[in-house]
Amino acid sequence: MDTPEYYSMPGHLIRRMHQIAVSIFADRISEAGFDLTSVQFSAMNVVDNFPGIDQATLAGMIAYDRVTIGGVVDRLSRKGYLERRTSDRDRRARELYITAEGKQVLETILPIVRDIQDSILSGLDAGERETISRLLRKAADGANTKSRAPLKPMEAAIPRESGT
Amino acid sequence: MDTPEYYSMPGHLIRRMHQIAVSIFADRISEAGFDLTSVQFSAMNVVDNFPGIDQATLAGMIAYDRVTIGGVVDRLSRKGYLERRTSDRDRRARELYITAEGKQVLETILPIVRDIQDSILSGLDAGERETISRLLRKAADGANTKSRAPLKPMEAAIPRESGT
DNA sequence: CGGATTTAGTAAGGCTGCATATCATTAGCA
DNA sequence: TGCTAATGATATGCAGCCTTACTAAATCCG
Repeated sequence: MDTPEYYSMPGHLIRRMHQIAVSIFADRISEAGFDLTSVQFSAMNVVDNFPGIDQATLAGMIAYDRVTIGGVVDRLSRKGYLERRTSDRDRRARELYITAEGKQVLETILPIVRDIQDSILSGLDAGERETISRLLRKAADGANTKSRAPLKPMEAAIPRESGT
Repeated sequence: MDTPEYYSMPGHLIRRMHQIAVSIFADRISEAGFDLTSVQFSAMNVVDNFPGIDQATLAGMIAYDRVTIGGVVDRLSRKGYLERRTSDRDRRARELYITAEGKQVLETILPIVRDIQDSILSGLDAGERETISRLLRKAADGANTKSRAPLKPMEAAIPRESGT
């Protein structure tokens, strides 16, 4: 049909999907009685898996800006979900730990977050979901260095302890 | 391999792709000597195709929030790319028009924007790009009403004049 | 006609995301 | 050792994106 060109541009479609994903996340989490953004969830999730991680490494692992992560950690600390301690080995760094309350919130929320992933792709059938996930992964990996905050997955630095 | 679960979550992948897309757009446009965000480009593009459109309709056509569009239009006006006139038929509404300078910028930038779309998916081959575009479109349409600012494409309200 | 509702736009405020600059500390190297 | 470079974190400021609240104007409808 006569739909304008930009409705088919990947840039536009990706922006739309991001908008949709964030919105669905916010709705579901607030319905469940929690006050947590998707960004805050990701940060907590990583800290839970890598206790004692510093902010810069955390930022690299979920591809956030170093400045952004500061604000996120700040808000999570104020909510009592994360604890921030100055490192002994490197007095510039802040070691991050999840609190008991944070851990409990995270565990309650995790199954909801998993369920949200399907909702985001609710317009697609199972096979299509599989395909788009694979292609998104491939595209994101391929263009990783082109974003301002490239993903720097941790190779084997700190052993994971809790959760999975 | 042993990559953590969230690296495969659609929500995370979509956020990454959005980050990448915005970054590539900013780089290319600034290399070309312009100062325009992807959001500002979209708004200008629509106003060019629907001269006299009001802000609320514009917002619906590109799925922006009503508040957000106000700021975007503000900045575009200050740059001299858009003109904002109070409507005679509805004195609450602001009619938007692209200026001669804005039109020229838009036309210079359009081919670059088209080229950017391929860069965003540079990790994929031609067939995969086709597939992911189709699935993104389908997913975005399917979940449209789930975002805060659903897309409301114009059906046949204002006849398009300039541009494509 | 006239009051109630809806709508266009803006104001204020919070979170994400980035650039840039600065401070303190650590690491690198002659 | 001692100077320089690199790094972790923060401050500031701007853009996007959303919520809530408000004003002004149009529309609905009894």
